[in-house]
Amino acid sequence: MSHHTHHNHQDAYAHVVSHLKEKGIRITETRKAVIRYLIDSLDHPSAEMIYKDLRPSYPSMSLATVYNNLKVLVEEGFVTELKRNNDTTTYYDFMGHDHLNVICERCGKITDLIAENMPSLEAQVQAQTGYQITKELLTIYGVCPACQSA
Amino acid sequence: MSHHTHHNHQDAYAHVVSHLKEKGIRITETRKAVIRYLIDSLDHPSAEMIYKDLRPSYPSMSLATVYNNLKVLVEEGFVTELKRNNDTTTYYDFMGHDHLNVICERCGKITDLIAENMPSLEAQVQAQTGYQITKELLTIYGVCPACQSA
DNA sequence: TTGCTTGCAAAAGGTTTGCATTAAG
DNA sequence: CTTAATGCAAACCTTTTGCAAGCAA
Repeated sequence: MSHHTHHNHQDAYAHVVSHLKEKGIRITETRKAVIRYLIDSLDHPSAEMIYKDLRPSYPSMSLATVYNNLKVLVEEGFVTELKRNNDTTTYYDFMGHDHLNVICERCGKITDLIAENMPSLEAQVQAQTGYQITKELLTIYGVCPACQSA
Repeated sequence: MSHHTHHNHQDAYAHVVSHLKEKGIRITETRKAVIRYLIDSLDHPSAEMIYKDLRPSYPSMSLATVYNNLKVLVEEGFVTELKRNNDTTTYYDFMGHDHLNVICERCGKITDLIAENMPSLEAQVQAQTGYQITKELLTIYGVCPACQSA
């Protein structure tokens, strides 16, 4: 995935838009808003959260449109879906490259982590299963510092 | 999790049942059926699948009961939930110890894998984030051999 | 102008809940 | 006996769909 190394939000935004244009996907106001929202977001919003936050600025936007746009971004590889146990909601994460999520079992907070040396099992798995590997996602469950105190 | 090393299905079954009894959880016919089903299952069934498969033998059992039992088994640590992208269904996996799932992006097949040397990032993550780590789950996405041919 | 995208509302899953009934211990 | 577990149906929540209208290219 070559389109996942950007130094700042502006770069990332421009890159997404130009990629979409190349593919003949139209750049609408709501689409721009969703892209920007995801790029600027530090955590992992759900469709509902995005909808609620953007509604004041885009009163006519519908929830279905948020879902439509998320779908496009996922298909184009700019966004990854995250799911948590005991929760039917889907969360969205801009820049879907290999990375590491740490999830608090108590409060549900999801923290991204830069794995210094995230070991790749790609070769081993490919050999053992014959799968053509596209992405690795390591999810770690635990209890966050705040919940440990409480 | 000490209760996750069994040489065969019978051991595992006996262990689950005795653990539940100790906790004062009643051993009903439907509960037994669900436990057995999960232990014998080679893949990762959904509640619906379990319900459909058990229905012939337990015609009066309801889907809600399957969910009830799955909830208990998850809470007691005998079963892990799995979720896939583009799919709102929850899948259940007996013996929720650290392991490795390989998911085919085309057909959705989920394969378990024994990682010879699944590297643990526990220490590193604990140091970086202060989280108390309870479980690691490595999910690998790819295309299975069958779908590669097609 | 063309047809992708939107907004709306209804429908479709999957899961949970409330409650009377049953049965495990 | 006691009360957890069951079965049923309705409710719930998230996500998807169908379609007429709007708008980007």
